[in-house]
Amino acid sequence: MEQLTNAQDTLLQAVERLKRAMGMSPTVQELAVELGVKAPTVFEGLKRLEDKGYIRRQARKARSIEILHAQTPDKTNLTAVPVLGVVAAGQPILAIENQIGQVMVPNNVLRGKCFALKVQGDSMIDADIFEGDYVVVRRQPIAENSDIVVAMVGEEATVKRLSIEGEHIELRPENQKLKPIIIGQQDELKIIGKVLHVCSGVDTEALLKESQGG
Amino acid sequence: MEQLTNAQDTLLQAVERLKRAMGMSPTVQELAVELGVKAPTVFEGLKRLEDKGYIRRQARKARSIEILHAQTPDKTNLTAVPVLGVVAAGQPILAIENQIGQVMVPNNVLRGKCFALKVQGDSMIDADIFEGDYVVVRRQPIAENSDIVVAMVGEEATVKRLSIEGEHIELRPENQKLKPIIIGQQDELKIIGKVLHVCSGVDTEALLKESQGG
DNA sequence: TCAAAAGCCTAATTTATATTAGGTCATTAG
DNA sequence: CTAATGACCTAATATAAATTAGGCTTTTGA
Repeated sequence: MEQLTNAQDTLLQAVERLKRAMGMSPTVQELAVELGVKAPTVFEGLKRLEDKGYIRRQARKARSIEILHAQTPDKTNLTAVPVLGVVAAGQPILAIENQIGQVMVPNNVLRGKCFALKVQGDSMIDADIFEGDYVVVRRQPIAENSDIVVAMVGEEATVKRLSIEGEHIELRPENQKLKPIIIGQQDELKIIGKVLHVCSGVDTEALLKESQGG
Repeated sequence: MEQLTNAQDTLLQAVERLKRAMGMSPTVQELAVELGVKAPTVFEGLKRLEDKGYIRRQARKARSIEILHAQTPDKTNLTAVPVLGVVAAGQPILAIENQIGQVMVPNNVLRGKCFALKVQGDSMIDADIFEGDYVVVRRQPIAENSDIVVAMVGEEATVKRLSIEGEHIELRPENQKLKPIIIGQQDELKIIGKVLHVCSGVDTEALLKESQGG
């Protein structure tokens, strides 16, 4: 297996990174932007990676880079996902403008472009979603019965389990003490996205440090 | 969830199918060819699928279809892979011209575009690859240590396990009785591809029929 | 030390891909 | 019956993306 130069290694990693982040193979131009160089530079680099057998592509086809030999074979299998807001009543969540942090999420749960929201309230504690946790959400306008979704009912944004039985739609909390929200014909329900994953709000690393007397 | 018309359902299925077969999202034109219609027809159809929430795409971006709600949620999780030849000495394998059959392979083992080869000989029986079986291969010019590969040594094509230790390269059979092929500096070794999967050559369905007295 | 290769650029070109415009015909909901 | 919608078309157009040409520096291996 032929050795890679620095630039080539950087390029290959960028391909992997973008591929994960976007859910599809990046274009030459997207790679150029990512790396702060011009498209032909990337093009050359890709040719070299192909010569050395690390990738394969189809001439003149967009987004056709295939990784044959991953450089970082899931060395870290975590991807950073931006936290864009809080799931609670009223607030304008989902404004890409104000990213308030990020969480690391296992690659294998991600599907396409995702974002995260910090959870307020205890309506989903039976589904192990607690106050302060982060839900990782894929934005999508529809969802299926029994999906956990982020939805707007009127002006309120909440995380609930979606229940669809024919015409009858409910947003069910996972908390014995709370009642489902029944969506009537005239109620405005807007699905923001589907919850793919939950990250504990507890900073495990910080805890570890403390317990070791840091 | 809004109902799909016939044409829309066909389109969505084509998207899923091509996506699996190609390892990437198809273009509008590729879908058009697949369905035997013209690009603008596909384009309209995609808009409708997007309106109904089944897919999502990024305007003007190539290959940006994302499936949000799979129509056939792996109803059959098998994909047809063409059998292109036989792995044995001398024959010109890999000629796309002569597809001699096809095998059904679980989706999850496929990576990009693959093909299959019928196995002759018993050099890999310890790896459970028997005469008459089919190996599913991804064409790639390089491979890693301990990959099972299809390779040409001079004019001979064989399936073997690749062993790389520094400069020392061997093709090892998985059969106690046979000796490794040692690749010298002047020997010509060409990796055809990596074996991703093995399909039994035994026609399970035929066997079942027989045993039922067919 | 010197040529080849790598890494970069600008400018242009070619090709692929998405999209629009404007039309036909069939089906369907009112 | 009729208007709306869906499904298709041809012909263009607009844009994205890949690729080529030609030239400049810096590394690197012999």
